[in-house]
Amino acid sequence: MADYTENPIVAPTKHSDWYARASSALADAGYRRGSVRLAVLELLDNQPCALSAVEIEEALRHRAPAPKAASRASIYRILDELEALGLLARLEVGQGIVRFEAARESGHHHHLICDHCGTLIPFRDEELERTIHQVSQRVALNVSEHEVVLHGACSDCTS
Amino acid sequence: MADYTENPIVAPTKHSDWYARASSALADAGYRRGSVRLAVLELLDNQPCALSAVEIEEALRHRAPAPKAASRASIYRILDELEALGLLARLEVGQGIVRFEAARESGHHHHLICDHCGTLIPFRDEELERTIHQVSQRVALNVSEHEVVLHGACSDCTS
DNA sequence: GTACCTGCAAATCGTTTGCAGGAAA
DNA sequence: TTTCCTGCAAACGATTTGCAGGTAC
Repeated sequence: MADYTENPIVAPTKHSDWYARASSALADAGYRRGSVRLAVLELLDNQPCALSAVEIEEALRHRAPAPKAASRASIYRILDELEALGLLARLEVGQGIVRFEAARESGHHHHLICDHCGTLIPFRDEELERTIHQVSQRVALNVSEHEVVLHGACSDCTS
Repeated sequence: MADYTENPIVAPTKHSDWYARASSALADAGYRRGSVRLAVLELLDNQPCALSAVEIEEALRHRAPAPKAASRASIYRILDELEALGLLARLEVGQGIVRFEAARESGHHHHLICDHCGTLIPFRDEELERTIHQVSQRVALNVSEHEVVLHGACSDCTS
């Protein structure tokens, strides 16, 4: 029978390449392994799409196995750090709400947003990437990132 | 010698199709020709790219020939109306600032944003439009609008 | 004259910051 | 022990809203 008493809080979780990369980038930058920082990393590592600071706060509050609350101020600070290190992609869509998601090389995608209910859906398309890459080379900007958002009505809101 | 005394405020200005379309759409919706509404219409009709509410307020304050100030509250209300009528395209990029620009069929474009100085530059590309149109037909959303933003460093900030 | 339009000021809401105690190294 | 991390509360800035007087029609 397994003995969980040594670390009753942290469930055995599988981490991705992104989590590993983020951890070492944070360590290299001199950051410590604080509780909120680890929780945010863990959470973002397991999301299919972008979350706002408020959504992250709520997710952490209701998280199993132990409800670990984190102050919103800490969450904002940590999101800023992660973005500055290039570990997060920022997404602004909707009413001035900023959302973040893990920036993965192998998980690059864009977004569909339902203008009625606000649902955010990720999608990817190779041809779109190729086209954007070509376009990026002939514009008056040294392009480092790009972002595509398709607005419309999702299936729930269409019916 | 021309007599300007009858209407000393309004300079003789050339209006676009968009202005005409917006005017009649507003009239059809039952809106009156209030001073701020007309000023915002006039201003947006002559912009190369998107403006925020604050930028609009300042532009109206410093506008020739007569400095006509408009309260920010009115500007926000009017921008909401125009957006609801589909006359404006909304653009969110940067620190939670929302910008608007006239939605013209024949002036559809996307944006380059310098992440250092915040400069916004419009661009257009036919192949990109074709690709997005194709992609729009195979995603799980009834797509009505789309938006592409390329992030990077402009020539001023690169040097 | 009526109903809409506008400006003002207060209220909201997302986000940022200052500060003091608690935790990682 | 030293320095960073966190929570709390106040500060901030963009946007929204309630209300009273002014204006289009």
